[in-house]
Amino acid sequence: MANIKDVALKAGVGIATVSRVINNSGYVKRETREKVEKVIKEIDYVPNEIARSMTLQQNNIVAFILPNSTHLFFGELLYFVEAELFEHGYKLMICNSSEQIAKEIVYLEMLKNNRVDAVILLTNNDVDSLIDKSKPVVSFDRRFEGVPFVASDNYGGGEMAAKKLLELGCKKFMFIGDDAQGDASPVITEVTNRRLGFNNYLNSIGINDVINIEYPLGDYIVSAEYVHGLLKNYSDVDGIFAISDAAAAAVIRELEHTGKRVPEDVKVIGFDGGRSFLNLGKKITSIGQSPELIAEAICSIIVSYYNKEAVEDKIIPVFFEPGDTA
Amino acid sequence: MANIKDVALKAGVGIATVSRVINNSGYVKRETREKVEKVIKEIDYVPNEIARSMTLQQNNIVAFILPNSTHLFFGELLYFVEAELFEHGYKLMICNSSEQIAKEIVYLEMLKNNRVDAVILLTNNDVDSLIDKSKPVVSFDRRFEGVPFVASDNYGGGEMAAKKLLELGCKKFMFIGDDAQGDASPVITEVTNRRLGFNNYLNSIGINDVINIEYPLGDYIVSAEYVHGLLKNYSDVDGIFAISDAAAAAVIRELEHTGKRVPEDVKVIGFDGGRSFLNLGKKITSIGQSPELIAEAICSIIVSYYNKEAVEDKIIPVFFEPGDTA
DNA sequence: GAGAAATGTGGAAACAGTTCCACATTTCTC
DNA sequence: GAGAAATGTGGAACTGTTTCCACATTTCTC
Repeated sequence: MANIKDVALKAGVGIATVSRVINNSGYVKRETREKVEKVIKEIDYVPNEIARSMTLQQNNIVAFILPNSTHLFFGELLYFVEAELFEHGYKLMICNSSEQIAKEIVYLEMLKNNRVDAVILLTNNDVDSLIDKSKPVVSFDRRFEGVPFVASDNYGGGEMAAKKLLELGCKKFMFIGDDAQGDASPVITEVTNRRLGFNNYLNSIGINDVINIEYPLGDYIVSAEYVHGLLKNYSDVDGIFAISDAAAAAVIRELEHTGKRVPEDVKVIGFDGGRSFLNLGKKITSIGQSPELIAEAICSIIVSYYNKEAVEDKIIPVFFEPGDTA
Repeated sequence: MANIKDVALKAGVGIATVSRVINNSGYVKRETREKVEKVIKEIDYVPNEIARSMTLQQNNIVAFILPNSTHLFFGELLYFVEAELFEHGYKLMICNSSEQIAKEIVYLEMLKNNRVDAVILLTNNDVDSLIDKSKPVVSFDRRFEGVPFVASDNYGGGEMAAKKLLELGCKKFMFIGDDAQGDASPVITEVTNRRLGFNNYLNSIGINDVINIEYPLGDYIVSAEYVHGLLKNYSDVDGIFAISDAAAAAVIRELEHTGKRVPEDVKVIGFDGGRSFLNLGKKITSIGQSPELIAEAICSIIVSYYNKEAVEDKIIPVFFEPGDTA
C-alpha cells in the first residue's frame, strides 16, 4: 500500500508538504498542490487512519455499551446515535453487554487503551469505579458521580400516566415494574422515577392505596406465569401503569388470558412509545420516550467533549402516545 | 499517560523486554517478568492499542454495514454478530446505511484507510466496484463477484411455504414482495429466491395461476393503503406467502380490515421467524431465518480471513415457525 | 528599494508500540 | 569440561502520520 513517502518522492516534494495538501493546512503553492494531488490520484493513495490516530492521539471512535440492541427502544436509540455521530464525523463501536459486567469492563477499558475516544454508557451495573472519569463518558438513565447524564423525564412520565388513567375514570391503581433489581444488587435506577412520579401524584390527590409490584428482570423478557400470579390477587385493579411496553404487553396478555378486557375492564399504559415493528393486534397506549431527542442530547455532549466545551446533564421530555389499551 | 518506555526505565530493563512480558512472547527470565509486572501495576500502565495497530497493521475492528438495525431481523443479526465477534476478540463498528450508497461508501473506504480490517456487507445497492476485494469482505443476502457470500436458503424457504399452504388446503395462491426494486435500479436480490422457490414448486405440481405482486420498498414500512389496493382485486386468494414478516403483518392487517378472517378465510405465511418483541395479538406463521446461525457463518468467515485460511460461501437452512396466521 | 510581512518548503522529532538481530549467559550432552 | 543448544536481553529499525522549526522566497509598505 502506498504511503505518504511514496507520494512525496513521486511528486518531488517533502513529506510535510504532502501532509499539508491532504489536510488543507498551512501554506502550499497552487502548482505544488496540483502536482501532489495528481500523484495521489495516480497511485491511489489513501492516508492511513491508524497512523493519523497515532499522532493525533484521537481516533473519532465512540463506544456504545448497552444491554441489548434487540430491545426495540434501545435499538432505535442505537440507530439515532449512530446517525447523529456519523453526521459529526464520528464512528460507533457497539457492545451488547447483556448486563454482563465483564463485557462492560472490556469496553470501558478501551478508553484507557485508546481503542475509543469516548463511551456512551447504558447499564444497571455498579461500574462507577471502573469508569475513567478523565475521559469523555456519557451515561443514559443512570447517574454516576462526575459523569454527564442524559435521561427522559421519567418522573414526569409517571405523573402523566397517573393523570391519564384518572381522566379515563380509573379508581384502583397498580404500578408494575422491575426497577428494584433484587437483593443481589439493589441498585435504584433512574427508571424508578416512573414509579415515584406515578405514586406521588396519586398520593398528592389523596389516593394512597396504589399497589406496587416488583418482578425480577429477565433479559427484558417478562414471564407470563409470573405476571399471571401477580394479577390474580388484585382483581379490583382497573388502571395499570407498567414500567415499559414490554412489561405492559405481558400484563395485557395475561389480563386477557384471565378474561379481563383491555381497555374496557382494565386500562394499561406502558412506557417507551408503543412502537412495534410488527404491530398486529392492539397498540399499547404508552408514555413515549424520544430516542431521536435522546440520541441528539447524548451526541451533543460527545461533540462538546471533542470540542473541549463544557458539558452538562440533560433531561428529555416525554409525550403521551395514544393506543388501544387505555 | 504512561508508556512502555516509562515501564522499561522504572523496571531497569529494555523496551523489548517489556514488550515481551506484555505479549508473553520470546524468552523472559521469571524474575525479570515479575519485576516488570510489578511496575506495570504500580504505574497503571495499559498498552496503547493504536500504537499496537500501527506496527501490527491490524486493529481487530470489523465494520457491519446494514440498512437498518431497527428492523427486527437485522437487529438480531447485529446482536449475534457482535456477540460472536467479541468471543474471538474482534470489535464491531456499525453503519446503518438506510440504503444510502454515500454512507456505504464511507464505510467501505475504511478498509482502505485502515480504520477497520474487515467489512460485513448487507446492501441492495450496486457497490461492486467500490469493494476492495483484496481485503476481507463478507456479503449477506447479496452476491458480489469474488466476495464470500452467506444467505439463508431462501429458495427452500419458498418451497416450504408452498408446501405448508398446500397441506392446509389452500387452492389459490399469492406471493407478495418488494424484491424487484423498481425501474431505477432493477437489482434482483437473493431474496427473490423466496418468490422463485414458491412459484416453481407450485408450478411443478401443476398450479400455474399463482398471483405475483410487487410493491415498492419503503424503508421496510409497508403502506396499508397500497396493500389494501392490491388485495381487493384478488378476493379468491386463500393462501398468501409474503416476502417478510413486515409485509405479512401489513397484509394481515388489511385482510382483517376488509372483513377476511386470518387464518380461517385466508392463510398467510411470512418470512423471518415471526418474532416480535411486543407480541400482542396474533403471531405470524413464518419461515424462520436463524440470525444466530447466520451470524456464526459470517463470523467464521471473518475469523478464517484473519487466520489466513480459505473461505467459502455458506447457505443456512431455514425452518418452519408455527403461528396463528396459517 | 529596503525592511517587514506573508507565503512556501523540507528535515526531523514525536507518537507508542513490535520485532529482528546481535550478543551474553546459562544449561545440556557426550 | 568443551561445544552446542537453549535461554535471556537490549539497541535500533520500522510502522505512517503530523507538526514544529528553520530557512527560502515572494509580496507588501512606505
